Amino acid sequence: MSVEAKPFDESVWQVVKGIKVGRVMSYGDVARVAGFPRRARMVARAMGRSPELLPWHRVVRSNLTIAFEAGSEPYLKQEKLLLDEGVKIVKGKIVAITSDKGRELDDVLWGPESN
DNA sequence: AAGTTGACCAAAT
DNA sequence: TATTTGGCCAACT
Repeated sequence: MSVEAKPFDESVWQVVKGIKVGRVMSYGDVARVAGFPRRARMVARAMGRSPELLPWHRVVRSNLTIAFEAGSEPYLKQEKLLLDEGVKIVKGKIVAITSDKGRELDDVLWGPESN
């Protein structure tokens, strides 16, 4: 049988794979960039279906907090993965990576070079 | 088969 | 600043 993945899943995987080390994107951002705006809730599921390991820990809530229940195993695991690659977290809140507001998304996807 | 849930979110209140 | 509301929809009860 074929293991044909849905377009949504494929797009989500590609976007997540594109998130650079030390940076994060929200579920909503991933969905929108993947071409499926408003499907933030489906992103987590799509990642779980990925055949290969994704930098899933770089996907967080739009308010820059980790989506798992604070203190839970999964939460601590994700927090560690982020800390280990240089992401700063203050009181459960991820510190903004760049000071230029508005270019967060582009930086995450294409890098801070262009401009 | 019908109702609930969830690694969510932006806008409205 | 905090809580509610409506949208999304596949997986699970």
